[in-house]
Order: sequence, then structure tokens, then C-alpha cells
Amino acid sequence: MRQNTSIMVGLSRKQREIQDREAQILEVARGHLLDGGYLGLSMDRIAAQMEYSKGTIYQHFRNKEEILIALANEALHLRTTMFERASLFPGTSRERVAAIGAAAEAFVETAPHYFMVEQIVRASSIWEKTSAERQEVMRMCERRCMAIVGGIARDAVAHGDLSLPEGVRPEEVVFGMWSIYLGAQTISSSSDTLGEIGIHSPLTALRRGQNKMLDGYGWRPLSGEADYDAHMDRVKQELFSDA
Amino acid sequence: MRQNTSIMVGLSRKQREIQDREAQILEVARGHLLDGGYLGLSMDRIAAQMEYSKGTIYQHFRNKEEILIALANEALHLRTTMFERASLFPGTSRERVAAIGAAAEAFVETAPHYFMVEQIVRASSIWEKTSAERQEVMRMCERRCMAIVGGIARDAVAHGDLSLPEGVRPEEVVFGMWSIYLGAQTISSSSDTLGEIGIHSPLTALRRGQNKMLDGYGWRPLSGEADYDAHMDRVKQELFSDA
Amino acid sequence: MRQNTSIMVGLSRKQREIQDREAQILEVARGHLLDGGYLGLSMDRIAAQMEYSKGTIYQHFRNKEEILIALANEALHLRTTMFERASLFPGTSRERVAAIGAAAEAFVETAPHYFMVEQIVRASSIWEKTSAERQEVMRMCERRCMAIVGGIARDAVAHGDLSLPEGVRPEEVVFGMWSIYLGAQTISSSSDTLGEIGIHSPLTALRRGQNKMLDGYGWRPLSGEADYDAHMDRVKQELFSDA
Amino acid sequence: MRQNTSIMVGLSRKQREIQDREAQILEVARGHLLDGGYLGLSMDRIAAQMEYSKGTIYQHFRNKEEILIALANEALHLRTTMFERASLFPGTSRERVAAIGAAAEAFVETAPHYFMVEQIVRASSIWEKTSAERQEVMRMCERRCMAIVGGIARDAVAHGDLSLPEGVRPEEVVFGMWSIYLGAQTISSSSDTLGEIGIHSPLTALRRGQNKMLDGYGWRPLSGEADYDAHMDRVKQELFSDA
DNA sequence: GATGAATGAGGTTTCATTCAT
DNA sequence: TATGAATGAAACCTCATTCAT
Repeated sequence: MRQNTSIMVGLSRKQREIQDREAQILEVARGHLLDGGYLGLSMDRIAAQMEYSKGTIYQHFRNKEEILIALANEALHLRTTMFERASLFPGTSRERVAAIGAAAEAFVETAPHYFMVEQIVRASSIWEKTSAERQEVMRMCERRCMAIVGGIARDAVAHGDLSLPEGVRPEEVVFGMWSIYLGAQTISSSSDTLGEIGIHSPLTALRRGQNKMLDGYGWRPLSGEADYDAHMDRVKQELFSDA
Repeated sequence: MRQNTSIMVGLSRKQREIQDREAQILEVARGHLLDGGYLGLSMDRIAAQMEYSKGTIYQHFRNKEEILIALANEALHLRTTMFERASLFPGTSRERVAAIGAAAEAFVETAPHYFMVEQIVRASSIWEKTSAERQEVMRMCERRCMAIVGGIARDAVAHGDLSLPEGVRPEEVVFGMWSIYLGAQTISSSSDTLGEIGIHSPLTALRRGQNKMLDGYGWRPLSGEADYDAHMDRVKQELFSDA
Repeated sequence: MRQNTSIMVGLSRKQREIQDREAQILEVARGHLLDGGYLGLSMDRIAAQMEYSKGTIYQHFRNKEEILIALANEALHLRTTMFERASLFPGTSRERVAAIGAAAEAFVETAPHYFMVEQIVRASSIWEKTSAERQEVMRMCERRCMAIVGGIARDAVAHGDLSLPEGVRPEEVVFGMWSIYLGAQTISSSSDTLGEIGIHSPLTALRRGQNKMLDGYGWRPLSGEADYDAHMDRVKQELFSDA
Repeated sequence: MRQNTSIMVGLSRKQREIQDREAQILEVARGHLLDGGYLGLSMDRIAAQMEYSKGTIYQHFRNKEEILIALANEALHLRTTMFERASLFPGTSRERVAAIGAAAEAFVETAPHYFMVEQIVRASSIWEKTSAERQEVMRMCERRCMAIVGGIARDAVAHGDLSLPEGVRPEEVVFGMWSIYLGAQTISSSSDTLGEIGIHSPLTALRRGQNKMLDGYGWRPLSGEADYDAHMDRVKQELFSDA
């Protein structure tokens, strides 16, 4: 998360403190966002909790939205990183998409605040106030994620694991995965009565639903049903259990 | 949309006026919500546009959140109604689920504000302020929607159109559909650069993705690929073109 | 000053109170402006002193600048009224311009805050934030003042008291008077060491300077030097001693 | 404009640098003042534009007001210099006063920022915060200007070009000129609708008004009306066209 | 029942100034 | 001597909510 560790080598204590301050602010902001949503995020509150003055906060972030965007950047950064690691997990193309799924699960589980940030940013109409350069970073990350997963799909096509009908682009398959994951995770995180309507294990449901979709597309499956779960749990365990 | 017309039979003129006013308030609120998000919703603004006083608004809704919940109720009500109509569309079980998909599409297309309301309510942490009774209405509607689509899946199982593996409940399939629709519609409505990342027709992608998933589950398909589109467009045309 | 007295007839006590509140706010604002200049004017301070809440102030004036403009309106209103009264003072045309001068003096003496308001408004770059309609009121008053004094000059020309050279419009003479009065009063109110540089009676100097200018233009003079002072003092006494 | 060049002779390089920096600060401040008024002047902004740190600025000027005063000093200095040059222009006493008028015009035209600075300093209630010694410099300059123009008037009296009535001091005539110039220039710079109220050439009006006043005082005139304009334009051309 | 003035906490933002490094 | 992070008071403004008429 502390993405600038390398830059910090060789700085004086004071300089390090300053570098850290930005990260601290974001940490606090993250907390507020988590238990208050967008409205829970307030410069006043951040300053109060940090025991810094409001002015100090403003020296790091020109306005509230910049904080939100910075958090979103961090979120996308983390997601991208996790997707990248997952995409390199050795195995068949089907195992590699599954690994991405595992990464998506791990993302929500280990960094629920970041998932929330993404949701809020998606919903808010804060884009006007935001500096163009930060916006660009966001779009870049989105493209990157798409590229990673899209690349696996293209590999699958190239290796003959997946043969798409005329006029269907690999990105479309990715869109399907993206949708089902986003939808399922949104529902899971916002509904507390899933059990009542018969969904006892959203995670199982999500995994199976997504596998069935890929099966439907004709993506060469693993040998047995249970293999998916085993594989995904292994990916989570090996790649993301520390985070 | 004036969903309570039937309730109003037998009320005095005065009582009808009151009922109407409530509907008017919600109408205005809906507009504000649409072009300003949650922050665009303000009691002052509603009162101003309605040419009623703030006090009057408060006589109908104890606080702002109540308005939001009322809107959410309307939204769910509409969705439920649309799903019900769709579920009655004659045809095979596979045609009937497809009809539900068509209803979900029509819902977003004809009532984007309601879709937005649902999103906002899902994201907000307003639940504490809300009267328990209104919350209950919301849950009821959710259950209802699930029951409708779940019913189709059970029918499919009963008719041998769909045979689920051991341990898989029909609700799980519905959860898959729900996820993919919610995810795809969320992405579509919040990202303006889908084209850039290779998704040129989100609707096509959504329909195919969902169909592939149902195929994957082994739900007896329609005879040809093109049939789905034709069928869904027909459902939208016949059932929801007026809304 | 309380320019809407007539409107207030027939209003309930409560309604009168409300009407008055606006006037009270302006009164307080006037005070702050007087001993703190533009920077001394603050919504918070007004609210504090009035023992009303900030919100209440904002219900009367959308922003700080509106208060300033309202004060400027009052100022111009008063000035216009005083000029009108002066212009009707019976006598020769030369006596009537002199009466205007007397009015200008009386204005600064009896309402120094309003003079200050005019100065501040003239200097500030607040014009963008201001509602167009209020701006128009200001321009109207300016035009009105010019018309009153210009009218006297035209009368003088018509009666043969003043014969202007080819190409000189009566408004030009008014501009001269306006300039000399504005300049002299500005200097007087902002310099506390005039004595040191040899100006022991700015008022005398102003009166004589302006008279000499009108003499220079060939405006038919009063019979003797001392007459001007006597006349102007009389005008001030008779028309403006109460204000 | 760099008024302290002469002072700088004999200083070490270091000392010169410091002197220069002070001048640079003022240059930047002048710009900000011009397009933002008093509120446009901010230590942060100055530091940012100078690429020096705020602390450094504070080493030169104890506070913001000191900067303002320094600018006012520069303004008065320039005005004094211009008046001095004008006062030395050869010719009759009437031509020399006219030359002062020309200088006053040139001042506003070539250094509108300084005119603005004078206005701001005159209006603001910043006097308490200012160091006494700087204030004294300001007063000195004011006295100096008065002395220059007053000297011309005294010369005129001495040469029999002007005979003032009993009890009228030459300074009074100067006060008249000062007033009319300050007033006319203030109006011109702050009113954008002079045309609408019949003042099409404020400069012409100002020149004539002031001439008529001096005529009224009996100051020996030039031979013809047009001579004034010609003379003043010549003074501006010869003495101030470079500035 | 309707009104809308009043409330006042809460929010964002700016800026002159200080001070440890 | 230069720096610029930190300060914190103070400004502007908004808005959900209450309550006397």
C-alpha cells in the first residue's frame, strides 16, 4: 500500500515524516469513509482525529474530492497489482482466469474499504472538481485491469482453449466476469438479509455462476467441479494471505 | 406509476389531496435526485419547486431519509410489477427468464431515476434514521422479486428444463442473474469510456454473458442464438413500451 | 432611511418585525463597515452582534456582497433624496447649484457611513457576484443625481445665467462639480494631517474652489463672496438639520 | 522606477541581492494588487510566484501591510518625481501648473497600479498595524508634492500672475486642483457608464473644469483655449512618454 | 393544517504568521 | 539565512429541522 517506500530511502527523519503524513491522512479518511460513507468523510473530522489542524490537511489535499480520488487511486493501484500477480499464476488459461477471480475475492476481503471507495467514486458526481491528471490515473488503471484479464482471454483463444463465435471480442467475456463479480460483491456488501431469500453462500454462488458463464462460452474447463474451489483457495492462500 | 390509485378509492376529497401531495413531493424529489445525486436532494429545494412550504413537506415525511426510502419503495414496487408482468409472458421456462432480463433492461431504460435511487439507497448508510416499518416494506419487495424469478427457476426444474447439481438451489441461479445484471448496468451507467477498453455494446455483452451462464447451468436453451434477442425485444415492446 | 414605512401600514406585529429585520441587519453592517472598512464587514460578526443566527442573516441576504449593495442603494437613495430637496430650494440658478453643494456637504456630515459605503463599493470588485437587478438600481440612482444637477445647469443656460462655449455640454459642468466634491471629501476623510500641509479649512477651500470653477465657466454669480457661505449654511440649516 | 539604484552604490553583492529581492517582491505584489484589489494580495501567492519561500518574504517585510505601505511609498515617490520634473518645465506660472496637471494625468496613465495602490491605502483601515517610520515616509512625500505645487502658486503670486483675496493661501488653490484631479480620476476609473450620463470625454471635462477654476481664481491665463491642451500634451510627450 | 422565519451545527476553504530544521 | 509545514482563527455558506403564528 505504502507505494512510495522506495522513494523514501535516504530521506531525513523529518522528510520521512512529511511523506508519511499524506499516507496517514488517507488512512484516517479511509476509516471515516468506511463507517459513514461519503457523508462521513469530512475535513473537519479528519483534522480532529489526526490532531492536526485543518490547514495542514489542506496543504496536502486541495479539497475533499482530492482525498477521495487519492483513495480511489490507491484502490485501483492495489486491485491492479493483485490482478497482475494473479495473472502470472502458472496454469492453464482457465486456471488463470480463475486466479483473477480469486484476486477479486481477495481484494474485497482484505481491503473492503477500498472496495467501498470504488463504489462511492463510481456513484459520486465529483469528477468536475477533480484535477484532470488524477482522473487520467484512474482511467489508466481501469484500462490496465481490462488489459490484464483481456490478455488471458486472448491467450486462451490463441491456445485453442476458447473459441469465440464470430463477432465476439475477448473483452466481452471479461465484461461478463467484471459484471458478475461487481454485482455479486455489491449485493453481498449491501444486503444483510440474503439468507432470508435463500442465498446462503454468496461466494459459492458467485464462483459457480461465473464458472457456468465461462463454461457457456466454451472455455476449456478444469477436470472436475471441485477443482475450481481448490484452485482459487490456493491462489488466495499463496498470493494474498499476507496482504 | 401512481401506484396507489386503487388505495385511494373511498377517501374523502381532502384525504385524496393529501395522498396526491405525497406523490407530488416524490415526483419532485426524483427529479432532483436524478440530476444532483444524493446531495442534490434538499428539503429546501423540494419545497421551493413545489410551491409548498417546508413545514408541509415535513408533515408528509418525517425527514429527508424517509423521502429517499419512499422513493426506493416506489422503485422496488415498479421493479416488482415489471418482473411480475414479465414472468407471466407465455413461453418456455427459458423464455420466461429471458423475459425477466428484458424487464430488468426496460426498468433501467424507462426509469433510470429509480435505478439511481436503488443505487443510492444501497450505498447510503441511512438505515438508522429510517422507520422500521418502511424498511420492512423494502425487504418485502426484495423477497418478492426473488420469489418471482426463483419461481421460474423452480418451474424449470419441475419441468425438466433445468437440472441442478446436488446442493444447488434455484435461488443461486437467480443470484447469478441478479449479479450480472446489476454489475453490467452499474458499469454502463457510471463509466463513460467503455468504448476505449473494447466494450462497444454493453447490452449485447450483458445478454450474451447471462445466456452463457444459464447455458452453463444447463438450462434448456432456445433453438438459436438470435432467438434470445428477438424474444427479449419482443417482450420489451409488448409489455413495457408504454411505461 | 426606513424607506418602506408606508408599505408597513396594516401589517401584523410579526410581519412588521420581519420587515424591520432587514433594516436592522443593514444598520449593524453599517456600523461594522464604518470602523473596519470592507474587511470589518463579516456575516459572522453581524450575526453575533444581532444575536441572530448566521442562517437568519442569509435568509435576508444571499451573500455578503448583497448586503454591501443594499447599503449602497440606501446611500444613493439618501443622496438622491437630498439632492432633490436641494434642487427645489427657491432662488437663482446659481443659488440652486450652491444648494446642491450644500446637500453634498450635508450628506457627508450627517451620513458619513454612507459616504464610506459609496467609496468602498466604488473600489471593490464585487460586481460579478451581485444580482443584476440591484446593480440596475444603483445605476438608476447615479443617472438620477446627474439628471437633477444637469437639469439645473440646463435651466441656467435656458435663463441666460450660463452660456457655455460651443461643444460644451451642461453635463460637463456637473462632472466638474462632482469631481471636486468627491475629491475634496475623499481627501478630507482620509487624511489627518491636512493642517500640516497648509489646508486649515478644507470646507472653505472646497466651497471657494467650486465657486471659482463655476465663475470660470461664466455662471452668473451671487452679488458678493460672503453670500455663498450664508446661502449654503441656510440651505443646510433649513433642509438638512434634522436628518 | 527602481528608485533605490543610487542608494545601492557601495553595497556588497550580498546586500545588493537583498535590495533587489525587495524590489522583486514589490513588483509581484503590484501585479496581484492590480488584478485582485486588496484581497488579491496574499503572501502565499507572492511567495509562490517569486519561487521564494514565505519565510523569505517575511524577512523583508514584517507583515502584509508593510508591503502595501512600501508600494504606497513607491507610488508617492513616483508621483513626487513626476511632479518635480513637471514643475521644472519652463514657461509662465500658468503653464507650470498645467504641466503639473499633465503629470497627474501621465501618472494615472502610465502607472495605473500605483494610482490603485494610493486608493487602497487611502481606504483601508490598516494604519494601526504599520510601523511608524514607514508612515512618516508617506507623510513626507505628501508634503513634498504639496510643496512643489504650492511653490508654483507662490511664484505666481510673487510674479503678479495670481492675486489671491485676503485670507486665501496658495495651498488652498492647490487643494482645489488636487480635489478635482483626484475626484475626476476616481470617477473615471470606477464608472463604466459615464457615456450614458452624458460624459463622453472625462479628460476634456477635467482639463476644462480645472482651467475654469484657475481662471476663476484670476490666475493669468494662456492666450487661447486651445493652448492648454497643446501645452499639456506637449509636456506629457516630452517628459513622460518613456515611462 | 399550512407557513416560513429562525436555528445552529456542520462543512469547506483561505491565509497571515510562526518556527524547527 | 532560507525553508515550507504547521497552525488556527476566521471567513463564507448550506441545510435539515423546529415552532410560533
